[in-house]
Amino acid sequence: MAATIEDVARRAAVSVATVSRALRGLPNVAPSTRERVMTAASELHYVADPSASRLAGGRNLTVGFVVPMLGQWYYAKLFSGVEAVLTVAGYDVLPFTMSGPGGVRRFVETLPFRKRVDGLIVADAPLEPAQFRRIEQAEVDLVTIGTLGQGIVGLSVDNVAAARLAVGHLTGLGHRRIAQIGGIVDDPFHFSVPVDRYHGYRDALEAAGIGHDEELAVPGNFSLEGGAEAMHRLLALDEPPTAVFACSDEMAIGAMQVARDAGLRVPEDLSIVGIDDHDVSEYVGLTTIRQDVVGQGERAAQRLLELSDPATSGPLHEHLPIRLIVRRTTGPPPPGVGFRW
Amino acid sequence: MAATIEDVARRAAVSVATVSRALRGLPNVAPSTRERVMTAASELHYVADPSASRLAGGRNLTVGFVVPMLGQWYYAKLFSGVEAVLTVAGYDVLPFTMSGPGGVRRFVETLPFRKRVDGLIVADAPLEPAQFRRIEQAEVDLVTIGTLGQGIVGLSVDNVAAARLAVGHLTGLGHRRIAQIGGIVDDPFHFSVPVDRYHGYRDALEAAGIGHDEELAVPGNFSLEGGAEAMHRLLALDEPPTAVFACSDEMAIGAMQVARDAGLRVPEDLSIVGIDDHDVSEYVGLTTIRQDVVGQGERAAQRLLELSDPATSGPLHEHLPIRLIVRRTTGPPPPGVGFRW
DNA sequence: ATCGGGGATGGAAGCGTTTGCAGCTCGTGG
DNA sequence: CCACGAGCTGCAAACGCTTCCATCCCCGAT
Repeated sequence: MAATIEDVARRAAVSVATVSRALRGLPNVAPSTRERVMTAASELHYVADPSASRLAGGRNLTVGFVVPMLGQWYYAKLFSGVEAVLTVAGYDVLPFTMSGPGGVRRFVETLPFRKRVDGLIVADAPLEPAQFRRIEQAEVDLVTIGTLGQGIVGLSVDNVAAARLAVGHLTGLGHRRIAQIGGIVDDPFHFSVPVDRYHGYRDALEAAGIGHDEELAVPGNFSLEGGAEAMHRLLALDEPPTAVFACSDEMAIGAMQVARDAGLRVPEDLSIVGIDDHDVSEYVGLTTIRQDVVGQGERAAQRLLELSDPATSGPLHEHLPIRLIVRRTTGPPPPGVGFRW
Repeated sequence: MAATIEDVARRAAVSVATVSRALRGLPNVAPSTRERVMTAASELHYVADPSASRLAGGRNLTVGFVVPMLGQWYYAKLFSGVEAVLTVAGYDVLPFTMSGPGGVRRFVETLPFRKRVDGLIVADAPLEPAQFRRIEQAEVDLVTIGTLGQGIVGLSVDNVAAARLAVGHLTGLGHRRIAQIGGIVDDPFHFSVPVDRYHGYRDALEAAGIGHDEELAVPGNFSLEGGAEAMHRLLALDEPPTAVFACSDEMAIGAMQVARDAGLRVPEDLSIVGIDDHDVSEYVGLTTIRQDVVGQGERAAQRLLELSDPATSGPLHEHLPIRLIVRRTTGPPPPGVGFRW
């Protein structure tokens, strides 16, 4: 049987109250007493029971991390960032996955985190304002990543700018027929990441004086397969693009492979740019817009910790830096196709 | 304020004991009563406080998932498998990361999961038997993945066979000078995955009547960068290999890029085979040994659940299937280099 | 009709902490 | 020399649930 606070108290010849105070570093404990208690505790390998602490103290020392799924690169990286800072702060991090059909709705209806976390970091959840309200009613601190909520602390890269940067790179190289993979999704909610990237794409086209062709914007599901599928559709077009802007590196890689299988050379025949700077992107030479995903996780965790400290107060929404990394998948359009105005 | 069991009891006009029984589906509750309780509970949006449940009932309903890190593909996938089955079984999954210097030791010394989880799934932890014992003393069920513990339920692919399969593929193509990236690591513990793969590599060489050259076995850290670095070392050799067997697809991809940057054609000048079948491997055409990582996570979770059910009992150690997937990074050695006996 | 027994319910004792409050012991200023 | 406050410490009441045990009711068997 594991030692309880009472065992420690007995061994140190003090009351349980004093043990509790001594071990948690509260004031009003004589140094000699504290020492004695700490010794006793470590001799017994004592660790406070988190359930009992929580029940008595009201704090869970746990934060929930809500994501669509954890198997994908982006969310796994995010998680490492979140976990790194929260762990040293003494918190456990409990992931909640909203995958599967009706995942979001189920999540909002059951609020599975209730009574078990002090705070929540929500990444890319396509939540309606009303759903955000319900979550807040569960009395948790809340920080969002990616898709931001009105009146809720959140951080994100500037997705419009990121898309503009990527597509601007393409237009700068002379491309006029530029596709987008993974922009607007048929999402009933305002899942802002793809939407914003779509707008940035449109912006950049417009800035370059290029008309928009609706058939060049195809969904991609933010997965390798999705990117591949999207590329197939694009190649089947009467007038295929000379460049594609994929909203994630994984889609870009999927698309790239399909293009090459179809006999296209990248970048000579087709340019491709992604977003993320996935770990492998450097190794496949993918031009991309880099964002510091781990850093985003860390920052989100910090913001969450700050929420319980009334002294600090940052801006409600925070934007993180992005950067164009030019590698070997982008170049000028094939001759005779590009500059034909 | 969130509703407590007492609120529900009052509203349903029964005692808290009955509410507890009714809500948990215990027998000896009249159907009509149960119905009344359930109605009251849902009207109040009642959810039992997990801390209180645990304290009173002794079960945490959460399992810990111990990994070196979570940002890497393999562990992220493993996690999705684990999480998928444990979530439907009503368990929370709490990840513990052992990264950083002294991570393992710190973990074993503090046993941060104590009193917090009912069970533990430990993946690839380089633990000494004594350390395993300490963990077991914390009164948790235990299942290991990858690196197995003596007398502890665990599952893994047959790493010796996997390596043999990969290297056998290479020797079958005619390669005689075959390097290994990421075999034995300078690990004070018996971290069996790399060790086993090293033995498989040696086996296959021997089976093909090829002598072993120690300088062809280089570490790789199981990362993209590590693979790249390893390849640099191999290319600097007086007599570089015509094929490399990388112990993970990420190392393979890192190596492949370095080789190509050095002007080598893959597979014409250099063949590369990995292990894992990483998501992107299909898209970079990497020949590899496939293992079902998500499936391993799922299976581990099932085994853990079975541990609390004395009726079931499988073998202590379980091996999962592997399969050679031939794609476009392996081929016969360049003429004049291969069959020169 | 009476008794026995099983199913349904309630009472209440924990589970291991935290924390408000009270009490005790000094040292210091009046 | 006494009173008083500051600093330590202990007592005991929560916290919200589970579960053992006792109680009650109703029905069939004798």
